[in-house]
Amino acid sequence: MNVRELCLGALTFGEASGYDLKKFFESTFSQFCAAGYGSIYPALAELAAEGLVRCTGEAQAGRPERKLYQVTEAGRKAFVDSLLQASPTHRVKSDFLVVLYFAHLLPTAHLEAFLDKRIAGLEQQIGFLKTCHRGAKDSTQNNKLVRGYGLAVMSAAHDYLRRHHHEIIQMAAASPAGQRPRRDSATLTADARQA
Amino acid sequence: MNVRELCLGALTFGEASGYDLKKFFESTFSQFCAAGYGSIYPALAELAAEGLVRCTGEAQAGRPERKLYQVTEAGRKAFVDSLLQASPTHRVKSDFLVVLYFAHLLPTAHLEAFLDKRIAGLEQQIGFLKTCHRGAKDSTQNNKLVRGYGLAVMSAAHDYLRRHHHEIIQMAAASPAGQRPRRDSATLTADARQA
DNA sequence: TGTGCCATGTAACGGGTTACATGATTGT
DNA sequence: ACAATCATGTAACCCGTTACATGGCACA
Repeated sequence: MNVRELCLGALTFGEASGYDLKKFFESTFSQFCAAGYGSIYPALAELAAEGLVRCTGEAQAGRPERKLYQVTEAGRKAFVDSLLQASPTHRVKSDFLVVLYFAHLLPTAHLEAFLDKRIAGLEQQIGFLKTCHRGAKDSTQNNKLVRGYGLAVMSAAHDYLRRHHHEIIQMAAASPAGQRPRRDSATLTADARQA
Repeated sequence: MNVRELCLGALTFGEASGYDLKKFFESTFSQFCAAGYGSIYPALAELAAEGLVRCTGEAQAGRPERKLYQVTEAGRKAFVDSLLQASPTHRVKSDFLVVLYFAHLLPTAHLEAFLDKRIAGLEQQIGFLKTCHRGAKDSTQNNKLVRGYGLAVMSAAHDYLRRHHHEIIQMAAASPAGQRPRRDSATLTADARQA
């Protein structure tokens, strides 16, 4: 699922400009994918060249022209095909968890601030998901379920972090500079074997 | 947090070869980051050139030589610095959720198989996390907490999907070819505004 | 006046994945 | 014999992010 296909999919809900698509991706979609102008505009141009979308340039009074894109029949078919071929991938890339894994190298104060920042971030996202259901077309059944999924997962993460807050803090290095005694002659191989 | 820093961090647990690191990343780490040989080996070479790691080539009897790497004092410091500067990023990239969002375009049978595949995948990962605590150095407190986090989140996802299984299936298109009536003259703009 | 939103695009850069290339040992 | 595991690396490619470039309108 690259930006190209994502745009195609978003356009199945109705015509939109590149700018609109960006905003759309920042809504419920933001949970599980991201796209900037730098990938959206080239993707739209590509799709138009292949005949998967049609562009109706709309020169507005005064304003810079607004290019509205619609999916063509071929585009719709191509998108459904890509959905059918997709595998249920789900990748997480988390600096937060990496830092948590190396918590013993950090001073207590820093770790606590870091953890609190993450908790605050989760609360913000949960709040956003709870309110973003207001809006006409967006409150379809599929959107509701995907939002519900996000809420369930994020709430679980939030609960876990709050519940283990003190345990996590206790892992931090007592010394402010993070200078800890190293395990001597340790090897990673033992851990690796059991993977 | 790129592969370079990840390698550096992994080596703080003890010396290892590129091969070992790959295995290590496939363990608990696999939840929140990934790295292939194509990025590990160049990263190690780079780190060695900068003096952040030291390489002790170990020519084994018969076998291809095994290069063991250790962090230097400079490397350790550099790693702690990068931890201190890291922000609690947490990105999800999920084709699964994208497909779920467009479930109305898919035939029932396909959607059900897709969902079941994801549920099975989650069960497998949960099982893996539950068993992978066995192993000497790996069962430190930080590892335990990170694993616990993963278990909490994945269990929540699993529960949610099982609980809403029938609702999700009902979103699928009744017709096997996914030919649904389109919403006429729909626009994405209304949805986008509320983002 | 100046900040922020609407609106479209380009170009360089960074970074990871995939595929390729090689080769010995151990277990079936 | 054949597959799997150990073991190291290179090169092409894909793809997305970031920064840059531009410009009018609306609101404070």
